[in-house]
Amino acid sequence: MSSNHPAFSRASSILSDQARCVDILVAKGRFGPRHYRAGETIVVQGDDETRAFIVRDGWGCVGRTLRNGERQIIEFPVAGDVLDLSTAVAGRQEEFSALTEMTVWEGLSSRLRTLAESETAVAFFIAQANRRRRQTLVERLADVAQRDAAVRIAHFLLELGVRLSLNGISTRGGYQCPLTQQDLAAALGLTPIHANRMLREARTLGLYEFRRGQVEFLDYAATAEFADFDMDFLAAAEASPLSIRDAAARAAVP
Amino acid sequence: MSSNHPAFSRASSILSDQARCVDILVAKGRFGPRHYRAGETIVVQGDDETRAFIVRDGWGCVGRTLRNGERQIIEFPVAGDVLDLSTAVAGRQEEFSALTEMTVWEGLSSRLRTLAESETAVAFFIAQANRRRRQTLVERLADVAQRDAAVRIAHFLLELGVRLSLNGISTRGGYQCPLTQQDLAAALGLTPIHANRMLREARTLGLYEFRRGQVEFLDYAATAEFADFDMDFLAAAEASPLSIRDAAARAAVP
DNA sequence: CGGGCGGTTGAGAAGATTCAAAGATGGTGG
DNA sequence: CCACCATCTTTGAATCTTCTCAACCGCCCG
Repeated sequence: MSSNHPAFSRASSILSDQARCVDILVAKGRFGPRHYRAGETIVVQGDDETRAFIVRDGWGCVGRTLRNGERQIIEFPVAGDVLDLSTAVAGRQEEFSALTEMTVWEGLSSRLRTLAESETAVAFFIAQANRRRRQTLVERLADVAQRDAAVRIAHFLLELGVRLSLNGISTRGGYQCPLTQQDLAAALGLTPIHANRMLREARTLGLYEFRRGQVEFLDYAATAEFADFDMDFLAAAEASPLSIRDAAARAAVP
Repeated sequence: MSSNHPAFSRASSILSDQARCVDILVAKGRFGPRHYRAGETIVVQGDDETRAFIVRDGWGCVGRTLRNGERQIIEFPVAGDVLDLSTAVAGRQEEFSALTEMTVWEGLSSRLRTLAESETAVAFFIAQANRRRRQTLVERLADVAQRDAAVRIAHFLLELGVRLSLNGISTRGGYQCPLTQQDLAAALGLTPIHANRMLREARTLGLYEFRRGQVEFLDYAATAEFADFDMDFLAAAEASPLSIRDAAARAAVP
């Protein structure tokens, strides 16, 4: 498996789109940068929410606590992700917090939507972000519903790697990852204990290592094989001209 | 528990919104009605897709088959739901088929998006539909990740009831439901065998009965209790003026 | 009437959870 | 600088849930 698969060579096409979009939001939509400290709650579950956010850097966490007290993590927004919680019914049902130090561009979601109608760059960027967001959510559902714990975790970490690589902050060697084993477990519907055991198994098998703060792929190809990972994850979310190149690259590799 | 909870008395606010939206799409967007037979595939996984659909009646099924051959059902579109698979990365990753006889309004998703920019009724209807869609997906994730099989199935059937009640085709007594036990299992990440056992348990407990073609709640309140079901599911997706009434009704009931 | 599909049941095996406890690690205040 | 605390991680053993495999039933449709 070559190490320059499109998923790892296309870095930061997102970042330039984001820059263009943010310029417009700042200039015409009164968006502004804002910093949150690690652990800080940004949107409280149950509140009506009118803000929208674009992540500049850091890791967020969108979760939901069920009536029985269990907590389900829904997504981990990272750089390039757009969150419009008012659009997502989320204000009332979901909670948004900062996992690490985090800076976002923040503004009224009504303005975001208005600008999306007049500025194609904004509409395009948001649409792309929503596509990625939905695909990630669907992938999570498939993870939890169909794959056993060991595969599930490996798959999830590979997905994260691809998402981060879109921003150029991940390689096949690994990436910085602030998640704890408990976050991992809460996102994947496992007990922390079991997650821990599966991580040990992965280490033993020489697939990857997960430490607080760092994911390191010891053998990326073997991990992808083990997790039955589709290297085209999120590929279709990219601009279509690339999908031709993708197809060519894909045909050439095996 | 009163039988006229807002979720069951607000029927067909969706249908009138839909009618308004469809009028515009037909008049200005070249959308037209189209009929599909039960079992017919509408969008094939892997295809690029440029159409968008609004369900008039019947049940659809959006699924995805993983590389290992497992099949995950993602959602069951019913009347009032909007599917723009091109927006959802879905064309390439997801498959859309008709579960029952089904009629939809169909057209180019590019036109849908264009009209959404100029016609607020269209934008509003699509936004509402997407909200419901995301909440349903999040709920499914929580189902599969956090709730055990028996609760998961009960919760799912209650959700479905609320979604259908928005169209006035469900009551607290039950509703028509064309799903097989296998569909249920594929949507909820269970084996059909286990789903079957849990359905028997529900019957034994006097909660509800699930037969091919029909869901019947023997004791709606007890089922909701058993499933730890939040009666406000999808409530926030409705026009906000109602949420005041909702809160009042909620406060009055217990 | 025979085949296919959906539903039903049992028994054994695998996967994941619970409870209980102890070893790291990092930050804080004395 | 060290003791201490909180949080994260690791391990073991018993238990429970869910899956797998292997049947069998019943019904509808050709």
